Amino acid sequence: MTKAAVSFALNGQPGVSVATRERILGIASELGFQRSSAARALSDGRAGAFGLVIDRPARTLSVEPYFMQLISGIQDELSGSSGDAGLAGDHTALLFTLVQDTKAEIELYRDWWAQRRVDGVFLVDLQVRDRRIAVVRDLGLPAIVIGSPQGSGSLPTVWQNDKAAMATVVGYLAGLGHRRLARVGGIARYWHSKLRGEAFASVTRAAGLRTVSVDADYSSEHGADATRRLLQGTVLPGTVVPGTVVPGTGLPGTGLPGAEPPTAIVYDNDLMALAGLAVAKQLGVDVPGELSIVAWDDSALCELVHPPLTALRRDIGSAGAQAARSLRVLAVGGEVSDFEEPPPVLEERGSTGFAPV
Amino acid sequence: MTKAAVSFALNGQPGVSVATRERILGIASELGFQRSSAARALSDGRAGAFGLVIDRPARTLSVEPYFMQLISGIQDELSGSSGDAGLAGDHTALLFTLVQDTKAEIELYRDWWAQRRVDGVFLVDLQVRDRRIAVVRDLGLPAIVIGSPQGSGSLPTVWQNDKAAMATVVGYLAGLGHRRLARVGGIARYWHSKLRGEAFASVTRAAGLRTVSVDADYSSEHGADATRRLLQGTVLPGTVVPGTVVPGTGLPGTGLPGAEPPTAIVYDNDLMALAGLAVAKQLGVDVPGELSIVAWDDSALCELVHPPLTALRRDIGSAGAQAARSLRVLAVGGEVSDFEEPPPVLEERGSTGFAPV
DNA sequence: CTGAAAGCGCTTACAG
DNA sequence: CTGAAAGCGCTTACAG
Repeated sequence: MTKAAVSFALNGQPGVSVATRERILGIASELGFQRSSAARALSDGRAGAFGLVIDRPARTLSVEPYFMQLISGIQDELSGSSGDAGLAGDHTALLFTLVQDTKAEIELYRDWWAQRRVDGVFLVDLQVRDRRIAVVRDLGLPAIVIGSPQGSGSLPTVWQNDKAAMATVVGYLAGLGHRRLARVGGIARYWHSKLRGEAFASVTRAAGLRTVSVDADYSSEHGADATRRLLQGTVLPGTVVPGTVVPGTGLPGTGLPGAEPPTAIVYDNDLMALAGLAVAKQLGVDVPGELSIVAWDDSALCELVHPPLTALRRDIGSAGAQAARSLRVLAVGGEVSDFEEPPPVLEERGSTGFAPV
Repeated sequence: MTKAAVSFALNGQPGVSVATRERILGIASELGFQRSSAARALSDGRAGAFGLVIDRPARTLSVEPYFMQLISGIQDELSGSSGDAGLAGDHTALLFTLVQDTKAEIELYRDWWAQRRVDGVFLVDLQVRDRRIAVVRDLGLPAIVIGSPQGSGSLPTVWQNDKAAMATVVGYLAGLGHRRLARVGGIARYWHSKLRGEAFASVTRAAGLRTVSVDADYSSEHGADATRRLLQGTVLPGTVVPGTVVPGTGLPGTGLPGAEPPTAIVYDNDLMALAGLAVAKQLGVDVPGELSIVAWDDSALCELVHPPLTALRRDIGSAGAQAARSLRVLAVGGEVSDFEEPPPVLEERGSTGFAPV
């Protein structure tokens, strides 16, 4: 019984008799033996860890439920299916880091890969002309893009069909008689925000609705500010609002006359929707009597206000788990194709109703 | 110029001439050379990583701003001060994991330490009779406790003075004329919640106030439920409320007669305070006219409702950074003493006012 | 200050 | 199926 036999047994590889293997595993678990991850990594060249970097300011990040849900889903997959190994507790770890800007994020990927600290990374908040794509490709660092079907170059993606979801939302509102819709979008340079903006424009145009769309930064301040301007009719098509900008979706909006505020607003996250609701109340605008509100992404936050917010619920955790599965395959040199998650579901609550007459 | 010289130069150790060192560093940075973390770890026995495990359900965790703020603070320290090294990008990594229960958490510590995946861990949400303490001690795994001055055994702690903070809050409310106070606490088995409960009891008793205190689980549901019962006078001392329990603080409460609801409620997190505000509105209880509300822990959430919530602001990020500094020292065998963070500050907003006459 | 060498604890071809 | 050996890429005493 040599080191080699032990190694084979522990890794579930052929080359040891069943009896020997059993004995080894028995002794190992009795002694609580665990292989040194460092020695293992050095010898087989794998780190046993994936990386996740988020580049958002701590202030808005801390009140954004999305990422914890995502991490939770990733974790389920990483620690759940120990799979073939003969030894338990041999899970893939997650290196998690917050950074201040793309430059720091890219530097981190370089470092991690050069030091072989990770076997792959998850890329979130994909941006239009995202510098990370080329860096990751050039490094040969395995990477999965989460949340955007476009702009990922040759990188595999786990994404949700925002266009279909937008059609659902707009169809729902149109069915309630709404003819003037507004959208408070997320950060314009993010692909997911841009795609939703384009979907909003095309879907509403097809339905012959009048719309306006402003971009914000997911903070409650921006959500409140945008709502105030929308309701007071100071947002005109083409107008640049301090703190918000009219997005360059490439598709022409039909625009709302300043005198006619929207009767429904779709927000790109729940925090802004909450802030929007607060502003509506402040201005004496009844929700849902005079204004319907839809939040994109459901969380416990949506249910703690009155009226509770109608929201689009995505299964973020399952997207994270899927991304982890894909990255596992990619990290050992396998092929992975894009994965489309099931479409989001509209959770109807009290913040939406028939359009005012 | 041998491997040894390179190693010395890269580590900023003596044993190389200045000229050689410069040349080596120059070449290294030119080539983008980075040491293999695995080889390094194997040879010097250090992992170059710390671990953080959170054992809370994903649903409430995702809307709890505390942890992202904490991680952000930890991160600032871990990636910020590269310190003595000659080579950049040689930061301590953070392994971050969510688990379902204490058993899984403990198993993770055993695995991490046996595999030498981490050099130390941060312990959060310390519980009364916390099993992790003995495990970590027996393993010899360096660990810093964050958030509780008690129950940590021999482990160093980074903590905030909740008792002083509670005195501030109660004094503030008493100064506004409030005589009947309630507290909606956190999970009773957490030390930080227990200590606040005891502080609430002793401070209010000293001030001759009548009080009642119920425990909840930080979710908006519990926050709403507790508030409803408090306002409707169905919470009596000693009563066990479904979803909430009267805490065993060891200190006798003076209790509120069922007919007299509290005029002020202190909540153990901002989410429950928000839910409490919503319930008050629903019941037609004016805030702050008839009821004052204080949230323990400030975040963007407190400012997106009307009236905005008066809240106790702790510098969570700085506590995280301090914990990381301490763990750094501990991980290399140094001595670390407990660290008391500056006291929290009461952020006065619209949800508090004079007691009703 | 510099060079040659052992060792960290694994994995994996390579002979028996 | 089993055993002896090389090698992963560093760090660190140990001689020169």
